[in-house]
Amino acid sequence: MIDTKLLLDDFEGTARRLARKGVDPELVRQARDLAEARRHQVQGVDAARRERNEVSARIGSLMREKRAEEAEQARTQAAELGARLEEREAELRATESALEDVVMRLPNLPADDVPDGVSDADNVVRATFGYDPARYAGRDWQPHWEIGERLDILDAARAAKLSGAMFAVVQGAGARLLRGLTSMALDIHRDAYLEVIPPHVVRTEVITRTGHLTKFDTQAYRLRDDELWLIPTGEVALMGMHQGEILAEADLPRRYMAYTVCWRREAGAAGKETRGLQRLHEFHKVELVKLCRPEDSEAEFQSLVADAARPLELLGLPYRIVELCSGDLTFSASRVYDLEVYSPGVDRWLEVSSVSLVTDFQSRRGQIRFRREGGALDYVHALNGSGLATPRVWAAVVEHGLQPDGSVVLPEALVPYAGISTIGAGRA
RNA sequence: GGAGGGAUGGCAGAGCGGCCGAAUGCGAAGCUCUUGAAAAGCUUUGGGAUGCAAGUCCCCGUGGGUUCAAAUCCCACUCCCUCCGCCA
Repeated sequence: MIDTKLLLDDFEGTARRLARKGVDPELVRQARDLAEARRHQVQGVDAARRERNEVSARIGSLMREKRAEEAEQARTQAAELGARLEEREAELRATESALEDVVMRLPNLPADDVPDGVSDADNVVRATFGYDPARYAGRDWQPHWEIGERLDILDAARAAKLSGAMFAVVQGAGARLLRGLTSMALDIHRDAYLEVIPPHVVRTEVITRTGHLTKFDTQAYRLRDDELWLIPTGEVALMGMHQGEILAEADLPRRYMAYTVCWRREAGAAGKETRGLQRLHEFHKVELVKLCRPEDSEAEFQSLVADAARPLELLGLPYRIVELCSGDLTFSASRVYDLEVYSPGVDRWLEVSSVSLVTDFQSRRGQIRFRREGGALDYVHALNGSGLATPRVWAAVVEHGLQPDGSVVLPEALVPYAGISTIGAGRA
């Protein structure tokens, strides 16, 4: 949620910045008008309430002085004032809920230096590491689902039997590979991030206030008999932990990581680009989250990008850093860098981490604040990114490790974690 | 799942339906005193809305209700504690 003060104080500038994200200025104007109306109505309600309170207070003192008749008169007057007050309150409530409806549809403001653009075609590749096209020429590369089925570490048919499309059964050496990846990622970050094992189901309030559930979002799975939701990412649980809290400035930055299962409905997403482990309803991920002071958030963002890239470095996977253009930014982000791993089997760059700077957008909604040394309260800035998203990294490791003899050699860094160095050579 | 008890300011803990945004204690900050410190004394010490400001309004777990007036009464919900049941 953006600060509604921005709408009143700098309507033009705010509308302009939101327009870079593709927001219709008319919507911004609507929000501004409602915010203004609310401001006036608040004043009216407060004045009406004051009148009523004054008469009420007089009734109190009249009663104490046993001036029953006058008290009775005042009571009639207060009742009238009360009735009028209620009308105004109802009006204000209507305005406030209309305002909230509109403001909730406004995304976070993009950072000023985010490149202009309307779609992913306008995203900018900032850097590419370890990618040598020559390496992929003149050799047969297979998609991970073919390798996986052949080596019996991936079973799409049984996954479909159990749960339907876009679910996976990973087994044997494949399961060890997955487990090893997550262990490795957690180990890499354990000095800088506090490891958390949170609940995987959260209240409606938590998922709503982290911005992952709006009326327009059908991404999350909901439990039928309880007011609970399966988390679509560990970020929901990690961010939710501090909802409504006031942190000490000395406690910032907070850096958390969590290995969780993530569930996403991905409504209507089935298709050719979802084969194998490219996109799943359920997957495993190590998530990194930071809360920090506003003045530190750009630096924390840069280091978060570096942190997210470290597993890819260690695994020796070619990857690139893509900065999302204004129009492709996610709803709550002001800046996003995607990390994409090259997948030789499908000849595509697959997003394996999306590092977002969400500034105060979530913390305003979730009321996560901190007290500065001087005593002033301020909203924390929040950042998040995948520390390692297993399915796609799993896929990249399998595809890159493919040997001419059909076996898969694991990256050296992973061997201690997976407990094996090769899949399919002799034993699966 | 069943039976009870509870939820108030950073913490502890009072609070006859009106004079309670809230006693008191602790903690914290400032000042006085002091060479310095301790002790002592004085002062300050929640959040939000609105306003240039003075001020006004709202918030005592959450949401409703009763009333001229609710921290105080009623209802629902949530969470915490104790006991019983069940259970990895």
